Amino acid sequence: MTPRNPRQGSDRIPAPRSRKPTMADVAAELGVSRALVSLVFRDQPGASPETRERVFEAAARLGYKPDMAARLLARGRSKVLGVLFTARNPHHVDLVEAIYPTAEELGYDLVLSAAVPSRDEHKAIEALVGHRSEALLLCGPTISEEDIADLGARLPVVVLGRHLKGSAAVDIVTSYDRPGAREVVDHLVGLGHRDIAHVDGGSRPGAPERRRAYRDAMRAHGLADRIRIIPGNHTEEGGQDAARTMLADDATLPTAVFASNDQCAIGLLDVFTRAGVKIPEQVSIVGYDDSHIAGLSHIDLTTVRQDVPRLARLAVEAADEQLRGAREPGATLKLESKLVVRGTSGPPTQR
Amino acid sequence: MTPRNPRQGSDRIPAPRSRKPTMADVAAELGVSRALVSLVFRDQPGASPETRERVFEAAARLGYKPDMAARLLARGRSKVLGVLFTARNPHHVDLVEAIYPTAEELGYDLVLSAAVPSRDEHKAIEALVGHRSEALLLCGPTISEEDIADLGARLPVVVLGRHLKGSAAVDIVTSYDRPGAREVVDHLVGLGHRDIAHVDGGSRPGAPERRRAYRDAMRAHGLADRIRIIPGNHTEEGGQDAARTMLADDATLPTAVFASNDQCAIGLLDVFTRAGVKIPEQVSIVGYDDSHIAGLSHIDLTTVRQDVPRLARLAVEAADEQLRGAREPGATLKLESKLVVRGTSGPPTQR
DNA sequence: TAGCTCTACTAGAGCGCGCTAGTAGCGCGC
DNA sequence: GCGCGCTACTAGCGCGCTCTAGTAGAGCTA
Repeated sequence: MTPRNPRQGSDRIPAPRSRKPTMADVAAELGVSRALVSLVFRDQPGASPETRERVFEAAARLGYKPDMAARLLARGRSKVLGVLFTARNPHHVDLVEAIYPTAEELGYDLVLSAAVPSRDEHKAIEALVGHRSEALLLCGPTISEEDIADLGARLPVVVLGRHLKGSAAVDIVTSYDRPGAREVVDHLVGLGHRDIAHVDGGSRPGAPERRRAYRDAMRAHGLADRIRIIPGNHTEEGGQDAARTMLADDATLPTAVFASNDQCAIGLLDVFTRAGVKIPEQVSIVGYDDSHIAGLSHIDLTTVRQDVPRLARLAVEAADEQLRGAREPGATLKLESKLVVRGTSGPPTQR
Repeated sequence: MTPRNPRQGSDRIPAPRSRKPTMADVAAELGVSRALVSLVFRDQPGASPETRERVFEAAARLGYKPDMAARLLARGRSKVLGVLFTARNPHHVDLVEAIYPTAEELGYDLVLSAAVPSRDEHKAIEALVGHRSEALLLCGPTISEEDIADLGARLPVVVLGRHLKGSAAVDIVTSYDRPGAREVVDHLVGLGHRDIAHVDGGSRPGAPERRRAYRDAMRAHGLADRIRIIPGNHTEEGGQDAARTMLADDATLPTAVFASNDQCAIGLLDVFTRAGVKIPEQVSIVGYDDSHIAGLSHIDLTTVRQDVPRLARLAVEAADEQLRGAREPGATLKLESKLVVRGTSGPPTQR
């Protein structure tokens, strides 16, 4: 068993298309030191304007791009924020979009990692940590609270859109669920509904709070006996299943359904519409999140809008504060959310 | 002006919560060399099973996680693929989901970078390159062909869902547009439609080909004089604008509209539905991509399905082949796509 | 016993960069 | 003349890891 050529590990790049230029190449090109080139690229004082010009020019000519991995390694800080999100969740996508501007403003680079069916959140988070994220922004994480606490003990963590019971050393940025849910029930009751069901999101982020808020709001309207909670999930499938359950149920359909998030609401819409149930004439449907698909498409979903740009900004700022040591982790920031009335809610018809 | 402690540059992490353990810590813990720990973590031969066990145990105890940045730097190859996608585009999100499994299978790590309104593709791509992506997978890139060619000259690039005129040194993985578009027109003509308009995607990836394919299919059916192309875009807004244009137009509405992608189709649905136009009774609408929202929600859009899992697999494999030097870049791989008939297409009603 | 091979390990260079501590050169005041 | 502060630079260590070249020791043969 003689290896053909032990020199060439199989993991080497075979034919680098003209090796990536490094800082040393740029320095050599100009006959200056690497440190000077470094200064210029970090926009630090200590180089004359003319020199800066020459460095940039030479760098462009050689096609030099700073190497993040090396930069991260050499710097104490990486200035990288890791963002975990669920690819399928349009609300998460909205958050990711909104996180970029603030991150850039505060000088952070972003590394995204998607939780997808074939790749759970633990793996996605490990990838983020491995890529030297200084802090983690977790969009609606579904991992256990202990896991979150463990993470928080290792590095600054900001959780978006989920409450935590315990006192994990992490920041929480989310919306008040109570006023939003209250507004939903007020709105529906105002339209004349009394049979208002809630399709919940199980233990998904935000779901327990919304469920509780629904219950409270129903009670506040003297509708405690009409409280009806159908188990669901924060996915289209969850909504579809719940709709099928309701349709199969012997009891009459509620006149309105408040879903725990938009995707769930869309699943409800899907099955109800296919079954010939008129929305909102026979059943009003209200979602939660106001993700971009709720408003843009002909879905036209009545829903609760969370202030995504501010959530994103606060989350990035919270991470930054933790990193700067400006305060201890453990803060909880809550924003107002508000009802957005669209086409899937209306007065109930008599039956 | 005496600096309090010149050691602590302002960009240092102020209070690392118990500094991240390194390989050296694990080695010291066991009284072995770093190299041995490295061996074990890379799953290379040269360590006894007992030692491996001890190393893993010590690592777990200390909470050691390998540092990607350092690993990337030290390795010739990074085994990282950079993926560019547009956050808003559900088809891209589908692709990203599908890319993960194959990447993992071939031993690649993924770094995602989203093009969002506040952050154009150039920036997103620079971030990927900076993070040491060995190769780039570009989902429907909108940057110029020269830019793509330049990129391709620097590192292996695979373009998904876009054709290129020139002979850039990049691989292309996409679907045949002609059969898909042809099927759409066949389907609509088969239902009795003759006034079939096309809302195009301008110069967006795939759009010119779909436009041409629409024209050809119309001609093939002897409907050359009914060809009608409304300028659009691959966004909901593009579809909305096109729908408004059609509604404002003096001419009668077409009985069917073939949109250049699903988002555009959803924009059409949106405006038409709001305007009281019945879908599909008055206007049939067909999209393109079969992104997950087309099927799952009550959008129920007739569309052209691209084989996303295979597109993703081929793209990753193409990148891998380029990296291994198995072949020269420049391959074009095309997959079949096929019509998926759903609820937004039906026979035209007499007027 | 020397000489071989094999396993299990170690030493040490170097990946591309950041950063601290320096230096050389210059104008300035006294 | 000297020290001083300033600008514009350079030397060189170290970030955490991978990888090549090597070694120590065990087990075998002749």
